[in-house]
Amino acid sequence: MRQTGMKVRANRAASGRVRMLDVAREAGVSAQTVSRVLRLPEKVAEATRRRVLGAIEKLNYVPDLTASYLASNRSRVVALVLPSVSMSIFADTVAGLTSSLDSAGYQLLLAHTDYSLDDEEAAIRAFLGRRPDAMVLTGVEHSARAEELLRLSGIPVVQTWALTDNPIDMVVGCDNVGAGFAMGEYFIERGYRRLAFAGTNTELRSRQRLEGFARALAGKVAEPLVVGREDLTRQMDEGAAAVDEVLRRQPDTDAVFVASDALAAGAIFECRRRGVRVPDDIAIAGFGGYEIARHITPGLTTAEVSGRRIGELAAQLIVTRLAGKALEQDVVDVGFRIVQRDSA
Amino acid sequence: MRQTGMKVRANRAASGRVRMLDVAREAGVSAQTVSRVLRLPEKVAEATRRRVLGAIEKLNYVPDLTASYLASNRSRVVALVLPSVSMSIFADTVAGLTSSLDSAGYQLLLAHTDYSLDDEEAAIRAFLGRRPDAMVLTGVEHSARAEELLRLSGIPVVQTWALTDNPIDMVVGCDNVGAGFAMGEYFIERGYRRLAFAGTNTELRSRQRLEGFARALAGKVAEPLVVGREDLTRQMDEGAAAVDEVLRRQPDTDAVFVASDALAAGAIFECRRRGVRVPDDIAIAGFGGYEIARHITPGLTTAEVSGRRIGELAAQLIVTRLAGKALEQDVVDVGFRIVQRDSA
DNA sequence: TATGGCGATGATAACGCTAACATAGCCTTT
DNA sequence: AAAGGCTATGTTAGCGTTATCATCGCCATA
Repeated sequence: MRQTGMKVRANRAASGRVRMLDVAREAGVSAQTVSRVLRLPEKVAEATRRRVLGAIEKLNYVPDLTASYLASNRSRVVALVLPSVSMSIFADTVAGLTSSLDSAGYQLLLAHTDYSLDDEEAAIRAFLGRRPDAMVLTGVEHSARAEELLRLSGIPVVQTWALTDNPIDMVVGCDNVGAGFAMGEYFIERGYRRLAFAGTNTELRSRQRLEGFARALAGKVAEPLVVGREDLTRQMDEGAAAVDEVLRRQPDTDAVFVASDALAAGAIFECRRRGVRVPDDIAIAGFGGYEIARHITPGLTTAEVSGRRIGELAAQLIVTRLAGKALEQDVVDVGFRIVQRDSA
Repeated sequence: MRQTGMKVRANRAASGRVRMLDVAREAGVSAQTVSRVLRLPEKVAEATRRRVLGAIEKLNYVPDLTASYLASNRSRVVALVLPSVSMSIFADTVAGLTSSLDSAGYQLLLAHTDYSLDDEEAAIRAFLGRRPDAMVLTGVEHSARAEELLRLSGIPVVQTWALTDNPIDMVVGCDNVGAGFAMGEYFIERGYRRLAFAGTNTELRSRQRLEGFARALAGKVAEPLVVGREDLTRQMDEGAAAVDEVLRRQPDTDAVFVASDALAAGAIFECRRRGVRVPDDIAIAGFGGYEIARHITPGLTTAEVSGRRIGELAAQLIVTRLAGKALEQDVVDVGFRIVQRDSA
């Protein structure tokens, strides 16, 4: 049945793109059969399927998933909102999400917020307009409006990297207050007495780590000096600036808990530039478990959290939920681990 | 009797979601007027507009951009394909793209490929199914199939971070061969004689830097030892492994050009662990101009490229093109700059 | 042989939106 | 006062896909 060279009578749509109908004509079947070949291939006879796949190949047909969503009400997209695309720790989460979602046939779309709640709301709104089947957020702090939109949207939502008593839907994270507390205890145990905390004002997770940290110190040593940064586009610069501020405002500080490993690395680099010895003159600990924590000299003591595991678990919750199955639990604490190295 | 004749004129569609029609009824106008309020607000009378906006607010209406695309053939999405979401250098490109596209009303969607051409093709295919108005790629090397799909799609395509004689459409990048050459000349000028190159096998851009590097050395010093890594998920680990391999295979190496700053940082850290002095025992230079190059000790000599500018220019080309205007040039070389620090 | 079931395929009507045209007032202009 | 041209809004017909139901053979069973 070769009709090579014979042009199909009708033409492409106004858009000029190849549609399902074009493929159907090429293969001599109805559009519905083409659709089935794509979604339920086992429902189509072997010979027909081969003919259709040949036509798809020949015409370079790329199905319009936009129209597919409209008809089926399923977009096969999971949206992920990140504060920043550069942090290696989120990269692990993305990797974990991707690997699990890919195999379930979902595509992951990313947006970033530059650590701004307003930008986050805008990103969420824009995403919702694309009708994702599920959404993954970073953190548990969002604008009231954003939360409302998400609840109304009815799609599964996973908040990550923190825990909360009042989740929008599902949560996969770690206990930031607990990690701060553990680090505070660690410092005190090691004999540090004049402490400081360097974090970011804009992130709830950072403030939670401070809360736990301060609680661990309460009644045992003086309250920690708190230094907060705003801009997170250049994390190492911010870490350097933070340590500068600490040394200026409280020169006898003997240990600093820095709210992220990237900032902490910047702090260590700044100490080296100034000839301040770590940990002899000042001890530094971080949070996250980034790659650099293992590589920098001195090795960075840190509260390690598995970003990859967060991504994997989030994907698992979403896939289960979208498959209509019940969840064993919709709040998962992945835990943390104080990894001791030489910096504190 | 079937249940079709129900007289309840439902406020919501079967999907349960608020549609434009619901907003229109609430505001006492037609759907078209709601659509106009959203896209061409100046075409609607002040009072009407306010009423419609009130209804949108009240009903928490989120327009379905999927349906909007289907009707208008414009998705207002620009798709960006990155090798990895963790590299800070790409973060700059993303930031540059976002800021320019946001103001033009485009949303940026990201996918990542883990440095695999097959994964890239899959990502491109998935993206094309979502009908983006334009696509931005990293690098100029793609599967033949991916290139064909992109050409057929008819949308503007920008390849970034490299140059090529045979672009798919538009290009914003730097001369990787030239940067390698410049670094080779720099090493020779500084008196280094026993050279090595550490890069990634999978990236054309890395191989291009090697090409220029080797060309600069040709006839002046011995051919460089070449060490190639495959896996790029842990860049600093890879950089450490690379310097290990260099020292093992060519112990008298006096300088290494490393194809990216993240790898180079890993190499410097590894040298420190081994007690190998940089640059006295071995000089190290990188590529990119990442934040860490300024912070690490010794400071990393590197071929700096403005990732942000690449993003900004790519956005500008896209916006111009989508506005139907002519382009002055569709290949832009953003250049590079050898920044000398202490490592080489 | 009649019956029913099953596998493969097709026809039709949405899905939620916007382009293109239509209409209805009202204001100029001559 | 008629014609024309505004401005503001409404009506209609798709966009490309899939859900749903219908249809058509074919075969096993009674």
